[in-house]
Amino acid sequence: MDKNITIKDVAKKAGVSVSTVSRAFNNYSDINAETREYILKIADELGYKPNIVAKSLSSNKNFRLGMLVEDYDLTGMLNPLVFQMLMAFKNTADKQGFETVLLSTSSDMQKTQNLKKLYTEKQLDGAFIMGLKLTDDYYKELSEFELPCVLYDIHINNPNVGCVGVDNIKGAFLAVEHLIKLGHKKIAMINGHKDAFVSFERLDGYLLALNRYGINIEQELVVNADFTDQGAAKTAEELIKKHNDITAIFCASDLMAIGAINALSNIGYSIPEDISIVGFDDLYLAQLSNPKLTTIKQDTTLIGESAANILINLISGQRIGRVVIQPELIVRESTAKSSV
Amino acid sequence: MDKNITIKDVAKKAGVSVSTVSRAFNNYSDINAETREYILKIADELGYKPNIVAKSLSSNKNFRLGMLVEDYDLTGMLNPLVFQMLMAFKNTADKQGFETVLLSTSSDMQKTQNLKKLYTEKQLDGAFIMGLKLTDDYYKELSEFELPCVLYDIHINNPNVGCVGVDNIKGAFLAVEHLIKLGHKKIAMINGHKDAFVSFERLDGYLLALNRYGINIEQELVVNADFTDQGAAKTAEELIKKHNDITAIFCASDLMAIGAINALSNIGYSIPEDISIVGFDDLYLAQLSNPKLTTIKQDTTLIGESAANILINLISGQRIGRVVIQPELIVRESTAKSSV
DNA sequence: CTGAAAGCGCTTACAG
DNA sequence: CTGAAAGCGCTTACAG
Repeated sequence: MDKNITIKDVAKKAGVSVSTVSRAFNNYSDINAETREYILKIADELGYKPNIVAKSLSSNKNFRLGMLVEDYDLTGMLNPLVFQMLMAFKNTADKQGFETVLLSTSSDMQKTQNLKKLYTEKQLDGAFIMGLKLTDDYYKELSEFELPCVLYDIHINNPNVGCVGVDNIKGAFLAVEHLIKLGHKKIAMINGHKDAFVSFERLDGYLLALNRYGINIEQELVVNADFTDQGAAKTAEELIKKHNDITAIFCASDLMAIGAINALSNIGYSIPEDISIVGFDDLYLAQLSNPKLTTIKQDTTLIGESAANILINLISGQRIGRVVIQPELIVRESTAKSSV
Repeated sequence: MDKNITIKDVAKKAGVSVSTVSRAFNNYSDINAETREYILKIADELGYKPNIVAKSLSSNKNFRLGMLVEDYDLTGMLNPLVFQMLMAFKNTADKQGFETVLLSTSSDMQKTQNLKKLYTEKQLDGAFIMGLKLTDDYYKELSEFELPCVLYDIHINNPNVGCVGVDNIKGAFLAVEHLIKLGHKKIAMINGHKDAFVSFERLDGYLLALNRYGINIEQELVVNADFTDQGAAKTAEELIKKHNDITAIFCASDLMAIGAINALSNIGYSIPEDISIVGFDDLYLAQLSNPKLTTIKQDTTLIGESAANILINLISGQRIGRVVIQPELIVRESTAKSSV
């Protein structure tokens, strides 16, 4: 540890007071430009770095952001998405002088139960919340929440909370439109579960596309499979057996799409010759499946960055509301022209 | 924020001095047991939580651990592994009163260049380092490093640094032994790259198994594929074309195994009928491939927990050295009896 | 535009 | 076993 260089050392060497050094470092306006330059130069020579701990204690700001992650089913394949968002969030928060701490629903939320407590206990200025479900206890808390926070993939009627996420309706629309343009008319959808906001939106996109292109909507062609590969496998098989004229399936996640592909292959269907399949997310997994998966891409880096920016703005009092990231259709090998 | 409850409030209400409250909370021995109980009770009633920021400032300890993650290729499928370790690490550190901060090589290390600086800048008591390569600049620094740290999957000749990781030699041995017991004699290996410590170890395991069972070692059957699916795809194809009597391939990662399976399927080989394939890691991906992948499991939760424990021990002055996690063979569908 | 001083919420020798 | 006081490295009114 060598003995740390503090603001005092800088002040002494620069021949100014501690207050002035502080002002120089915090970019205050009421300081002589030359003095500022000089102080910064001295500080640099000394290798001085402000102590963020002291800073938060004295300023009563924390410069600290939480990233709250749902970790009940860590084995799930959502991981890569979340992880990428996390890193992007962290890196952009960093640049703006904010620390980030990783928080998990299983450990941190369970202890504190409510968000407000979590903020004070972890000394958070704000939080990025991923994987919130409509059934979570603290979902209600959010509608009247007054502390800065940003939600991923869910929006809520409260101007204090920001939201980021891909445009799920549009994403689903693109997926289904792609199938329609390939000539498919009997298109099923394997959706997630009702506790996820995105399920509703992706369903809307599906319905919208069918509607737009004048295709009849059949309720029985839409089924839920809980966002799991195994659920989707079972569901896909049942679906095809009941409706043997289905030529395409839109799945609300890549994971489910893979499950469907595997299940259908195993009972003798060729993908995409017999049945076209589209996923959602564009996990790396999509490129590993055989055939490679046509899917809708979420730009996780952009999502993470936006989340950090919204949050920091919120903290400094500027509201931004909802940021919608554009999805992108990635055509690979799991979709083909309808043969009927 | 309501006005926070501080140590002062507790002291006043309990009718003792601030010092005494501090002692009660830090489990010091020189305090009357009853006083301690009483103080804790009062504190609880008040809902008092020690302010960790103030604590670190005054005690000159940080109670803060870094988790340094390699994020140059975030798209890679290693993510799930790392993420799981992260969460496990964080949760166990939490329980022992340590904060964790996420650090990345691309952003944090690049700025500071060396580890020591990273520690002082981020006010770390210790760090868990994942994804270190033999070619990294700070690899050298580690051999004489004096601050507490724990490395994942790499060991170094310095009693100050701890190491956790699966027993790679044994893991590889189990994989190859499994193939041998199925009757395979011509077994190739697709390894990672030379900058990874694990590549050497897994190779050793492979050689050891062949040796143990009296199988001839042929240098040309071992090739590197950079831990990528595409590298492995290319490599597998070349391998098979040059040596058409190969009946099994051991891949040093699941990702490469999937690449190999896809490539070989596409040129007409059946897995496992023609060629058996074993991976390493047991990513969730292994259950999604078709056929499902036989592989070696790394217990990521245990690794993360151990890392946290070793690190905290190191910080309090107790060395533990190297912790080796037992790997496990998971037999699924990608391996079968040799047909020759 | 700059400085002196109080204060943020704790810990820790030092006395007693 | 307990208290009074100094100090950790900053920020921020308050004067000037």
